[in-house]
Formats: sequence, C-alpha cells, structure tokens
Amino acid sequence: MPELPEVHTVITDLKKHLEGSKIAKVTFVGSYQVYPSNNAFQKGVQGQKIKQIFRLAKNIIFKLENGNYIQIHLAMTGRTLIRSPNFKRDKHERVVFTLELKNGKSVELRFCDMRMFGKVRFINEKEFEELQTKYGPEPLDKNLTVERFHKIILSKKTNIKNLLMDQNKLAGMGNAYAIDALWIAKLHPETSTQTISKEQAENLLEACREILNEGIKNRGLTIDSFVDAFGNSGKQQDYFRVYRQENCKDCETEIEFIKLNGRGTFFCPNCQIKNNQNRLV
DNA sequence: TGATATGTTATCTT
DNA sequence: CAAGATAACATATC
Repeated sequence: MPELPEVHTVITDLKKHLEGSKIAKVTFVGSYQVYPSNNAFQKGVQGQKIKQIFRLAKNIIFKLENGNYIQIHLAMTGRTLIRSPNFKRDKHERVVFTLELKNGKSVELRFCDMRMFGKVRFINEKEFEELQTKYGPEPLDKNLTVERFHKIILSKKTNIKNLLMDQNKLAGMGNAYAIDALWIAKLHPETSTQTISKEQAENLLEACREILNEGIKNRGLTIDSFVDAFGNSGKQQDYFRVYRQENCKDCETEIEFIKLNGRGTFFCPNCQIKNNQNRLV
C-alpha cells in the first residue's frame, strides 16, 4: 500500500544508486505487458541513460536522456528492487531492467508485483505533462497555503477522508496516512467537507504534514508487502495513532472500525467527532 | 472456504 | 450532464 512516504523511501534508494546509470536491457517475465507495448518499451529505453529519478504523486519517474520518461506506479503490491544479477530470483518479478552503473558494474532493477495492479509505462514529454495535470498539490508542498487547502476541501461534496485520498484534489495520501491525519486533527472521517472551517483546515493540513513527515522518517509503512529498494521493511507501522490500533492513544477508548467508501477506516469515537455532533463523554 | 487488504479506473447512480 | 459513489481488477493470507 505504498503512499507518498513509501514511494519517497524507494526513490531515495533508487536515486542514490541508479541515477546516471545506463539501461542495457529490459526483459518481461511471462506474459506481462507494459505501455505502450513491450516492443516499443524496449526500443524506447534500451541504451538510454537514466538522467533523473523523482516522484510525481505516488509515481516513480525516470527521466531518460532522450527526453522521454519511464513511469512506475506501485499500486498496492508493487516493489522495485535493486539486486545483483546473481541474487536469487524474486517472487512475482514482472519487468527486469539490467543496468550498467557509472562504475561499470552491472545491477538489476526488478519490478515485482504480486497482484499486478501496478504499472510500468514508457511515456513521452506530452504524456508526462498530461500526467502532471491529473494531480492536486501535495500536503508537503510549502507553497500550499491554508486558504488554498480550505478551498480544495470545499470543492468536493463528500466526507473529509474521501477528499484527503482523492489524488485529483490532493496528491500523495492514501488510506493509512489519511486515517492518522484525521485523528491528529481530531476530525471524524465522515465529517462533511462542507462543514470544515478554515481553522479546522489549518489543523488538518498541519496534521497531514506531521504524519507524512513521520512516515518518511520511518522509511514507510510495511504491513505485508511494501519494502524499500533493498527489500527492507519500514517502521511506520509501529507509530500509527489509530490505523490498525485497538485503543486510542489519548483517551484509551476502543477504536471503531467502519467501511467508508469501501475502505477500512479506524477512528476514536471519543476524540474524533463530526461538526454537527456533540461529544458524548 | 471465503472474507479481507488497498490504488486506480471503469462503470453505475443520483 | 456532471458529480459522486461504487464495482472491478488479482492473489496471498488469515
């Protein structure tokens, strides 16, 4: 379930080790298909240098020498592993990049994906620009003001948790971090966006920043599938306030679990109340 | 055995 | 028609 901190963590590793390397060869495992076609992908990327590696929302982007891009989305179970070519084969390998490092050594970048919801795509400048326009600003963007964040919240009639996870409105947050941000901001996940005040928006933006930065510091959340580029687990699962917790860290009230927009949602019924509800305790 | 997990997108509904 | 809600996707794990 890679969200912004997990993708950030992987990219830190990829950037450090693979920037400036040359893609010698790409192979596809089994009948795995990439965009626009396996053939075009190989033609477009083989022989190219990876000029830059960066993150766009939850996408990993490689900028190539020829001005085109590789877009990798991990979706839920995607992994990008840096391995020595003779390292034992990884489970669920879908695409294998053989890379020539600047020091002449050869390594593999293995895109693995158990459930195959992830994506590997070869896109041109125009497609990259189109991709960029799909995403809202990120909570960590220092240029995102409270005023703009409040406007974004009001721009969709839904519950606040759903809004936090809407990549078109706000990029980077997924289920787990949205759940914890709402606990920090003391907002019930079902709170209508239309009732959020400017002050609440300010608290929520601060909460989003706090939990995302914490996730980055802890190198991501590992429940079952996310690992960094070397196969190591993250530690953020040990620090969540309500996500997958039993009791509230503040008041010890039993955490409630509901399905909201089809996603598992945890919250403290005592600390997190809707704007039109009165506190019971 | 079947319910569960989640990001994105296609499809359905209001 | 548009906005918002929901189903579908694939599969290991409990």
